[in-house]
Amino acid sequence: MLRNLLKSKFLIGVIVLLRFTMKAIIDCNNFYCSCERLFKPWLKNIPVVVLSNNDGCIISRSDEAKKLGLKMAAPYFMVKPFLEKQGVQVFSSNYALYGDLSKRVMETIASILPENCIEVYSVDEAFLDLSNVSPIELNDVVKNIKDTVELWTGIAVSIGVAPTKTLSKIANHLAKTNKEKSNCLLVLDTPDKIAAALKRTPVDEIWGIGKQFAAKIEKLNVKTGYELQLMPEEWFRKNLGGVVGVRLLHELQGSPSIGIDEQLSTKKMVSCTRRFERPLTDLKFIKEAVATYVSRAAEKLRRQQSAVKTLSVFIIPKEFKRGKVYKPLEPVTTQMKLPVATSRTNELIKQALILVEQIFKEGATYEKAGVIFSDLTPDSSLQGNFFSPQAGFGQRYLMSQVDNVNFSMRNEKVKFASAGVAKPWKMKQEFLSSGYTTRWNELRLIS
DNA sequence: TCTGGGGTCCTAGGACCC
DNA sequence: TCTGGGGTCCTAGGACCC
Repeated sequence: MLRNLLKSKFLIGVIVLLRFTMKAIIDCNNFYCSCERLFKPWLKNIPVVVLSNNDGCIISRSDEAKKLGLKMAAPYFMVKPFLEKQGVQVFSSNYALYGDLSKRVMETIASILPENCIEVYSVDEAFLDLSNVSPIELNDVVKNIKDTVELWTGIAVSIGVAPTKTLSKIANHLAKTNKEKSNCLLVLDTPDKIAAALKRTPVDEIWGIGKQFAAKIEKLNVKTGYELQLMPEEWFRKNLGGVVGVRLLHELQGSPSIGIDEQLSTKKMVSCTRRFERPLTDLKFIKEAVATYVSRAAEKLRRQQSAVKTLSVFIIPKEFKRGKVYKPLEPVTTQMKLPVATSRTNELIKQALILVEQIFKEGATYEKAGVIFSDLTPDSSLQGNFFSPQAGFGQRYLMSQVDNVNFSMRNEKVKFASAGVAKPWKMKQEFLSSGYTTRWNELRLIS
């Protein structure tokens, strides 16, 4: 009798503990494909895929496309005949459209929850802090979030709920693997449910375990998340990246070690890198490409009101004889510290072109280039340098006007001469859909 | 012919200082 | 003959994520 009482008290204790720490992950199902479908209702039940930049490989698949056996990251040119035979609809990625729809989804979620309870984790995912929701209401609250997002935006979502971020990712994954039963929603709110979920989860599907870590774990003959969280802490510390591994263990055991970060933080680095449409040997064209990438990255930089101190440029030579397994060649990189942090496109282009000349080899063929801005500082606190006075108000005003024009018109209506006109290096986008929600002249027409 | 792009965090080890 | 050691900063590189 007493034992039963203690046991129930213990259970109440566990429930109370969970009540205060519940977290959720909500993500959009097959996000890019869903966005394409939203404005083309006739695509319902037809397999759809979205391709990466340059129409390189598959980065989003509808359920029907998954059923056909199409794999994530499959190179487009290799599966093209199959796609045609199966009647799969193919789209180039349209980031302006996806970005806009993502914003709508996130704003909808934020409007339902108390302030500072949402962490936008990626374009199609957000973590939610549900610590203010009572256990009894938990299911209804989560269901309401899901229904509202789907009704207001037309994008289907899945939600996983658990005491930690890592466990909520596991819940979300399980919810999706059995959609009919779960209705894309799974709540792990008791130790038993958590244990059962961990037993169904192979280690390589756990958030935070990639290829390298999975290989180490496999050697121990540990197969599921449940077995993994029984391993000693020291093993995690030694083999899975020190404190990173220890955090992972605690998360699996239900003790929150990764917090919800509500701040929309400013980026610590900004980059723009692209594969060319076709390989280049001409320094002139590579410089044009790099100048364009610098312009893009500088726009991102100014949008978050940062300035850059360290500028890196890389180019990747083309490999002529490839083995069976595709592996890109190592980039040739160089970098410089700027005397004064800046966000001025013309100044950054000038320096970047000097770097390109340093690493470019006459006679070599290149297939990709990129620029990376790191060591960012807030633009408002720019420190002057006695020898190079910082950009005055006029310069910065000019920059913001260039950004505004480009942001609203896309495709760089105003650009710097060094970015070139012919552009033999530009991206391939054969199947680009319209800008439905972001450009007036491409709005959907209802007749 | 054709295999994405943009991020984060952490660690190890060297340089430097006192 | 015997030549320290701890702290801090920086960087490159490795791992992970979507």
